[in-house]
Amino acid sequence: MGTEGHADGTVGKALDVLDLVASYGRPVRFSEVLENAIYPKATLYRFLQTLTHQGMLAYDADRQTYSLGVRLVRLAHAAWAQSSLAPLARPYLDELASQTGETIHLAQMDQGQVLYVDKRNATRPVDMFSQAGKVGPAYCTGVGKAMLAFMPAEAVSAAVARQSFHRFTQQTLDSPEKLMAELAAISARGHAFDREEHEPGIICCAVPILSRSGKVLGALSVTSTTSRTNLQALEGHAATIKDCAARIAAEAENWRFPEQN
Amino acid sequence: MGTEGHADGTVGKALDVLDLVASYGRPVRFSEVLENAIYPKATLYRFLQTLTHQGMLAYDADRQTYSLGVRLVRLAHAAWAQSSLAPLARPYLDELASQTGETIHLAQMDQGQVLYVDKRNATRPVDMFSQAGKVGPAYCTGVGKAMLAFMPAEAVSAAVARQSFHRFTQQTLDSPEKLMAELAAISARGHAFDREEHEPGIICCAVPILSRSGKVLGALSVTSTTSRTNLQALEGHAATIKDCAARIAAEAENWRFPEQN
DNA sequence: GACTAAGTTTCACATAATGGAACCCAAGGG
DNA sequence: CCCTTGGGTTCCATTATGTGAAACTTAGTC
Repeated sequence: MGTEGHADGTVGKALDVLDLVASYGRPVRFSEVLENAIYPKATLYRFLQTLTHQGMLAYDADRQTYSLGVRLVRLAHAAWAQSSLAPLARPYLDELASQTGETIHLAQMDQGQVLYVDKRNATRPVDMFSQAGKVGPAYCTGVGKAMLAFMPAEAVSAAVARQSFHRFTQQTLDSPEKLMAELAAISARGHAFDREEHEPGIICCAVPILSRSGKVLGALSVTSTTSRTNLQALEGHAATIKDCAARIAAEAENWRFPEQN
Repeated sequence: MGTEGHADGTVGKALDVLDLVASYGRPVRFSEVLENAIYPKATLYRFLQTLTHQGMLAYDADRQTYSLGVRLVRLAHAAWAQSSLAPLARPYLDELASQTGETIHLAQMDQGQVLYVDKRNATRPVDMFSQAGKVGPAYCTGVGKAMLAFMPAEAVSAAVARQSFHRFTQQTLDSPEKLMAELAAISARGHAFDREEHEPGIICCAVPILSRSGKVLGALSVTSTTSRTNLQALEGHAATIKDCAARIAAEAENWRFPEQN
């Protein structure tokens, strides 16, 4: 988690440290960071200094703790705003949410992991920042499998290699073989299910968002619970979701023209 | 905006480049970045490569454009979640929003600028990511002035030095002197107003969120329009807002104990 | 007042960043 | 078809930067 395998260059190392601090989820002392860091004291110290000076970290002099800095929030606003899908998919998600009355997730693939970039919640009005930015496993979520199923072979194997195949529930696909078989089925069917593979009682139906050229832009899912509904009913939404995905893809298509060239 | 004054070390420069890319608000070509960068071609190229390799930027091979990477969104989620105020202030903002029926902003100070970290909108249910992370001027917003008024002298002068004093409206305080006088008044009164200083028709009443030791943690404001209400009416909410700010501060107080020591 | 742990600074050394220049290559244009 | 143009990429000698063991400075403790 915190420490990546090999960090190229000085900035790579610095970003490693940033991730490490982030991984605590709370302000941390220098010595705490030091314990989990792969860098010697002086080096780590300098990195923390630099990052703090740059506003990527914030240092609380009273408590002598480092936490993530506001510059990140600012950057993220920009990142989210220009992250291909999220802002432009907004109205479509709203529509889909009201059509289905269920929870909607919009996700993208990030290094073999699912990154949720937006969400509509049936009950609670909204939870944006708190949910968007979250990451999840690819091999046992609807959106994850939907994206994998439509990615080029070598990207899939790279992603599969990074999966933990932890067995969250009875239904979790716990091996690359099972996953590959499932991906084939999804690819044929056009949509993926989550059959309580990640959390008991939570099911979903997901479809990929594909560009005209077939590139996976992201995925869209309708989530519910076994107590409220079942897979058959969710599959009933499949056409609606696909339609929504198609419209988001279309929107993305002409969005990609900042200027003529 | 993009290029900061002086960037210490290699990571500083890299982050500069990151900001620069972010500042475009859309995917950019190498040559475009080069135009506005202060680094020579080869150097810039290497930075973009590194940042891309690190997931801070994303490179679209088809269009040959760089945009902000998903790693940022992930980091920002963590940043927001642990950024002192926003998550813990959440329920209080909800409450304040329903009490006042007006738009609520929660902001923090970042390098002399106001950074909005959360928002409740009276009419539209919510706009999180799209609003949080936004930055605004400190000298002509309620939250900005509320924070400045309670910051230590040298921090204030540092911040004031960074203000542009652009005259957004007739009412904008367009000089350090006017601002300092206003800050004194705010400090005495305990709350700040925005008298259409930033946008015509937009008024607000803001209070600082102060820690027990008197440190400025952030600010809270109730915003409305001149067509709906007036300053006197907003001032009527002052006590409510102050109470809310006090409770957020109290919550922040015992939040700051990750472990005993 | 000696002991300890956390945090900070130093400095000789090695690595990594630098950027001018050369190179590649696709797109025009004569 | 060759020549040019310009964005994009790579090379490599030079040099600035980062490196980290060790020394040092607090701030607590017994």
